[in-house]
Amino acid sequence: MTLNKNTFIGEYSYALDAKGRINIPSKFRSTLSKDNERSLVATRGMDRCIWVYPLIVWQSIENELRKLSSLSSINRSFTRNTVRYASIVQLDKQGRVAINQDLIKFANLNKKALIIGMVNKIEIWDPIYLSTVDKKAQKIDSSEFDELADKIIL
Amino acid sequence: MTLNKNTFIGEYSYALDAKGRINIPSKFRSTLSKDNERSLVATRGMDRCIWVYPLIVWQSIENELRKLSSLSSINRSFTRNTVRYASIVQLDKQGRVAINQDLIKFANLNKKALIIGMVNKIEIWDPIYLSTVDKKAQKIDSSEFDELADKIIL
DNA sequence: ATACATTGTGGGTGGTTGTGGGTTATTATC
DNA sequence: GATAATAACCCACAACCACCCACAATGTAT
Repeated sequence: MTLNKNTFIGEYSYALDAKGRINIPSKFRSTLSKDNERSLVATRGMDRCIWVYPLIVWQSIENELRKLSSLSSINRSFTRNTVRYASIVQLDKQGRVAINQDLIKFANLNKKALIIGMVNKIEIWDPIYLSTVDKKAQKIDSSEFDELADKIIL
Repeated sequence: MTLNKNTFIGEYSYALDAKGRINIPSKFRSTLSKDNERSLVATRGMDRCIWVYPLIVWQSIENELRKLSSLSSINRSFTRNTVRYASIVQLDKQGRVAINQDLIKFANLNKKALIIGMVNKIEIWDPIYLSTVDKKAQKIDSSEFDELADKIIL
């Protein structure tokens, strides 16, 4: 398999165990570049899901945030909101990561979770919740997709 | 865990004990570079919270302040306000720091406090007060957030 | 088909971490 | 200088988490 480094595509269904651990698909693990040192950053997504970044991708976000001056109150609350729920998670020997309780609640996770590759990051969803989001999205999106067609050539 | 040195992310809830001591999250401690010599600088934040800097980061702020000419009255009052409430705090053997009475009052701290990583510094908040600030911020900031989110690709 | 490697899932254990309190040193007050 | 108040230091312990091992299921090669 040859894919760009730190790039994720596809969907996988995994179990969330009693300790809040979830497996990272082995295909995702093998695209992670070595300088991530088996580390990922998990945080709240814009939707009710968890976003997981490779460490070095996250660090580039951090570096952007560093440039924002704390004299501006908008900068302060933006930084706080982006960083607040983020935490580093380490892949264990079996390739799993432990998701903390706050994120599990936020994404409404139960026994089963969907892991979705989003190119530069990974999303973790509750399968039932995602299917309701999908239905809503189907109605709304088709017209707005037309706008995007100008920007992205498929 | 590998993170840039002196970099803090995530949110933690800790107890403020009878002696005014509060724990610094172990993940924060481990990112502190050695040249801080177990010292931090605590001061009033721009919001009603406490800002805590690693010593060497604070020293670089001091150096910036040195460059401001005291001929300008704005410079004088800015310098005065940033420095005036600052004090060095030492980590004890268990990794706690003692917060002085003025700062505890300023941030309205009671039994419980939230510690939030803000990339280059640490914030200490009263949980109840922060939640009210959050609600206000949600209403006001959303449009400006979108602008920032355009520049910083999450 | 069989042997072997990889992957996903569960659980036990020991060191780390958060928190309270007690004791000694240091500073402040009269 | 005596006493009180404050701060620094040390110890103790319960809860938690990182690490390790085990094993079944699946995929791959011979």
